[in-house]
Parts: sequence; C-alpha cells; structure tokens
Amino acid sequence: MLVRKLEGFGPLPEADRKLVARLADGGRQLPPRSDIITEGQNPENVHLIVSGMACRYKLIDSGCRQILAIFLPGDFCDLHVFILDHMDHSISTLTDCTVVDMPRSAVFQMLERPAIAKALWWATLVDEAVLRERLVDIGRRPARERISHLLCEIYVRMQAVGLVDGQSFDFRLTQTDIADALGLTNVSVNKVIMELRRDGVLEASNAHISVLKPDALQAIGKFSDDYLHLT
Amino acid sequence: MLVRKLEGFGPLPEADRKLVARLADGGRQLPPRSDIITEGQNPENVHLIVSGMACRYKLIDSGCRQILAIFLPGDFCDLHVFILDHMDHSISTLTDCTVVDMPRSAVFQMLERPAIAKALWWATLVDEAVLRERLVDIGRRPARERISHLLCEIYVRMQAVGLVDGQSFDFRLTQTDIADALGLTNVSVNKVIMELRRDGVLEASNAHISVLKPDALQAIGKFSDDYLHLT
DNA sequence: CGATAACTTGAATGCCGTCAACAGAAGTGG
DNA sequence: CCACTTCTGTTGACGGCATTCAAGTTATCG
Repeated sequence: MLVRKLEGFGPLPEADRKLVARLADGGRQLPPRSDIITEGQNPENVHLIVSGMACRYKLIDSGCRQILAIFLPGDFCDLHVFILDHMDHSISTLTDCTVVDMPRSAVFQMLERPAIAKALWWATLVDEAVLRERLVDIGRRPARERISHLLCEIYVRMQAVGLVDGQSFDFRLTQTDIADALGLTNVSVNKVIMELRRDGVLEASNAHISVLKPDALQAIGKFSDDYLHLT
Repeated sequence: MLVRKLEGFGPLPEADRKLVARLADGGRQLPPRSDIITEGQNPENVHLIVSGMACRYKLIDSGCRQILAIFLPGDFCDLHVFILDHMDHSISTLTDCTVVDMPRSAVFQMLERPAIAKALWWATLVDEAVLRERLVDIGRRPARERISHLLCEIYVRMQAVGLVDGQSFDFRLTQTDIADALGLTNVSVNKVIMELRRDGVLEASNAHISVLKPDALQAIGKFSDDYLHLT
C-alpha cells in the first residue's frame, strides 16, 4: 500500500520497493477510537496506517473535537513531527486499523535512498496541501459544498491507493467523524447526505459509499484535484 | 530578524549567525497587496519576509479569499514548497514589505550547517502547527474567541522576533484581512474588536495595537502558546 | 480638497446549531 | 434466541450567531 502510494509520485527502483515493503510489513490491529499517540506525549516511533482510517485531532475545553487530518491506508501520521519534543495534538483510529510502529531508524534508512526520500517529501507536501484545502473548506464553503468536497477528496485519494472498486469504496466513518473534520454537527452532515442521496449523487449502505454521479459531486463541491499534485 | 527567529529554537554558532545574516541581507520593497508568487506559477526562489506582513491565500470562485497563513518578519513563505512543480496557492503582501528573494542554492548552503538546518526544520514544523491551530479556530470557536486567539498568537510571535514594545506593536492589517484569515466577514470582525475595545482589553490606533489586558485576551481566546513550541 | 479605502453601526435574513424524540443496527449477556 | 443496551442515523421545531445589505463616518493620500 505504501509502495503504491509513493509510486504515485514516480516509479521506484526494484530494490527501493522491496525495502519499503519490508519496513511497512506487519503491524498491529487496533479497534476504532483508540489513541495511537496522545497530546503531550513524546513521539518515539513513526506510525503508518496499513488498513482502516485514522485521524489527527485536537480537543478543546468545550469538549468538542476538531479533526485536522484523515489518514488512509499508506499514510504516515507523523513522519515529520518527531523533531519536536512533545505532541501538540493526538492521533487516533477512526475504524478498525492495522498500524505499523516504525522506529526512526527505519525512516532514516528510507531517506538514504534518493527516490524514496523524494517521494516521502512529496507525500509530506501533499499532506500540507490537503490541510490547507480543508481550511478553505471550513472557512469559506457552505455545508453542502464542504461535505461534497471532502467526499471527492477521499474518493480520489482512495483511488490513488487502489481502494476504489468501480465507483464505490469501503467507508466506515460516522457522520459525527465527518462533522468533526469539517467544523459542522452530525445533524447538518446527516441532512446534507440525505439530500445527496435523494438527488441520486451518492449511495451509502453497509459500510460503503458509491459515488453514482462523480461529476455532479465534483461540481457541488467545487472540487479540483490540483492540490493533490498527482502525476 | 531571521537570526533572531532561528535562535528562538536554540543558539547558533557565530559563523552560522553571520551566514544567515548575509543571506538574508538586502531585499526589495513592495507595496500592500502585491503578489509575491501566484497560484499556478513554478516556484524558483524562496521568499523571506524582512519587514511588514504577508500571507498565503487562495481565492475561490465566489471571489472570496481565504488566508491560510500570516507571515511576520523573519518568516519564510515557501521554504519547502519548491519540490512541487507548481504553486497550488498564492503569496501576497498585506502591508508594505521588504522581501528577500533567496535562490535555492542559498537554502542548501544553510542546510549544510547542522544548527541552521535544525532550526529551519523547527520553524517549518511550527508553521504547520500554526496552520492546525487556525483550523481549530475556524472549525470550532465562535468569532470572539477566534479573533482573540489570533491576536494572541500574533502578539506572541511578534514578541519572539522582538517587535513588541511594552504591550503594543505595529499592526497594519485591515479588518478584512483578519476576516479572510478567520473565515468571517469584516463586519463581524469590526463588531468583536469594538467590543474588545469597550471592555478595555485592546487599544487600536494609528497602525498599532496595544494589548492592555494580555491575560484577559488570552482567557477570551482560550490561547495557550504550547503549539508554538517556543523554548 | 476631492476621492478612495477602511471603519462603524443598525436592521433584517438565513444557515447552521441546539434540543428532542425516534428508528435502526450491532453487540452483549441471560 | 431473545431482552437489553448502546451507538449511529434520521427528522422536525426553534433559536442564535454571523452574514448580508445599506448608510454614514473617519482616515488616508494624491
């Protein structure tokens, strides 16, 4: 999965592919809502999502949660943060997940290979671009656009790692998760999604989303995949 | 200014200080609202703000602007982005600015010095943390909190580069700029700021802000400087 | 001194949040 | 296998915060 993602930027030499595959092997299972690392902790390992979805989030005193990033299979949660001495946010699973705890040494091993290093840089910059786009979403787009935009993004990112089958993909986030990612409430999210379903844009059933009208969804969300810098 | 900022992370050897000071020397003057680099362009140089304030922003089709980051003196605008082949956002001045266009070679020169390299990494990670905090602001905090939080942040960041005199600092952003940074309208911003003034928390006159009651402002904005990772 | 931009204020509208009640699914234990 | 609980999803009524619209004032600059 990681190999596939990194090759989204450009092909890797065979030896590099093997190295990455080896380092990303294994992992442990976690149920939904388990913290992988908590705010205030000192980061030791780097974490890679192999299957399932996870998130970066912060809690504020009113008790509500803001999700800052959604991680899909192949994503590193905290590749770059280990320079700082404590986490200023937490990382948690959203669904059942397989997570690899990768020692820093493994990261340095990867960084020694120029092709991998470049791909990791690319992945990091795309993560930032995604964060910026989320800010635009939340700051300036109404709920309907916001939700459609996020769904488009996840659709494209899932495609990039080969997890879309036809027009549908595995999707187990709750509507509350989506709300927390977009600065909305679960109620608003529900109303918009019901609307999208009535309009025949989406289908959502047994832990799957089918995008029946990708073009329509894209138009509603004013989505362009430019910021994902796919090649 | 840049030296001062980088030493916020830890002291630099004398030779490093000189190198940084030399590379950050000079610069050109720009009036407010001039694009430094525009979405779609291919980034060549790296840009350093020496004086004034600038921003990273995106325009959406409805014509409105979302400011993604505010740059103060000593900040790099795009230290890391030059790997990607085109900008997915623009960078523009907000006030009169002095900007240094630094060739990539200068960046590589700095990265060869371990102490500078580490400080640059630190600065980059703090920039990301600021972006995340902005997302929390916009996603989950009401206008009054949001604005107070941003003002606290700017206050602390200005302090870190020695630009706060007593409790006041040079501040030439328009209320519309603040609105665009926080996903609000200029009208709401105005109403909140008038309120803060009536409450004696702030004073704003001839291009300066004085924070009369820093503790109160901090309390209103639920501000903690933790995420700025100052040492 | 005129023109433009920024700030200020009030009134009305509307989107989304809050509250509340219920339905359906999934998992637990008797 | 069936009560029971819990979590998620669904829907409607109401209210509030921020937006929109509009008008007027103050700064700023040539």
